[in-house]
Amino acid sequence: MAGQKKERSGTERVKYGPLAQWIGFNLRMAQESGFQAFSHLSKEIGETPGRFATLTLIGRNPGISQTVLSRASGRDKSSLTPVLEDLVRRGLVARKRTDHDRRTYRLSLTADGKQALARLNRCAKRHERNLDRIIGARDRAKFLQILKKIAAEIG
Amino acid sequence: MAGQKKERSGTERVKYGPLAQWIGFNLRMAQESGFQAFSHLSKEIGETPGRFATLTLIGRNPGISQTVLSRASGRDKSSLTPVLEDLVRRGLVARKRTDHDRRTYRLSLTADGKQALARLNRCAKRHERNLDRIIGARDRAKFLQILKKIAAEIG
DNA sequence: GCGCGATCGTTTGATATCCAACGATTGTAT
DNA sequence: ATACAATCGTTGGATATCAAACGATCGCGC
Repeated sequence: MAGQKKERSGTERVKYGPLAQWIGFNLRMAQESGFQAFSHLSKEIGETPGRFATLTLIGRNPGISQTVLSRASGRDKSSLTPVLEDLVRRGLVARKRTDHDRRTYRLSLTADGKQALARLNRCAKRHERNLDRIIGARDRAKFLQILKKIAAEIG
Repeated sequence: MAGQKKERSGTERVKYGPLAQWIGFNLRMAQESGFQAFSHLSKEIGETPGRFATLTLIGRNPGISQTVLSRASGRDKSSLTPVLEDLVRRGLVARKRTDHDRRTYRLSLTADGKQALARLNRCAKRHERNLDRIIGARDRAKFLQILKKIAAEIG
């Protein structure tokens, strides 16, 4: 059994082929890793990354409608229905119907919502510091600019 | 009704606040956009981006097991169960049990699988050209390196 | 006024993903 | 030899997402 090496955890030599050079694949891997890392950090608070973006956007844009919110956060409006249902039920978000247009809701944060957001922001700061350490201060701005460019122009 | 402007599609002025500067959020937006764009391109072939990575990795590593494959593609092994079931059913992937270890499967591409992969590769090349155009040739290598660094080091 | 197309949020159905637990199998320590 | 821990792929339960279709409501043209 000369070179018959046993596969030990993490020792697998997997060939990625063209995948290694593809932006799309590496974008997914990086995003997923970051998502998991933040989930871990914010787990103690009991909130997920998606809800965090939702709360931030509502906090910054009181009175925003669900449709506008969905576009801003890059998700389909139907994805927000259960999320907002839950946030309203738990008293973090207030949802008021407007009288001049009874189709739309006006979303805003409650006091509890603002407090939860503040806690999440502290988590996010830690997370971003980790990312900054990995990316390096010198390349951060450029990297961010490219990410935005991709999101804006690929459609 | 002086400044009462009507909200027209795409005219919404949403304030992103700190979100605009956060790597995590912009990573998600970019990844999702890219994912959608590639889905669109590869829709005619009837394959999704996730399956594409799966096929590539199997093609490059014939005999790979599901667990190793799942780690290489950054997904939980249980996510692969239905995917492989489908790929095997459609005759793109062959799954053989080994005799020296009857727990694991050895995965490989069939002729049809190789052909489907070739078609997908042509799609992916188009997609990557679009991304290259957005990123710019000068920054591409650096950008890719940072993505890999994030995936590798954030855990 | 009135009707028709557009928009809002929801519902429904499909995928993709995670995690924890499981049965079968293997390796190892004693 | 035998028992115990580790590993493989699957199952079950939960969440997140999209896309298409729907009822309610609005706005505009006439």
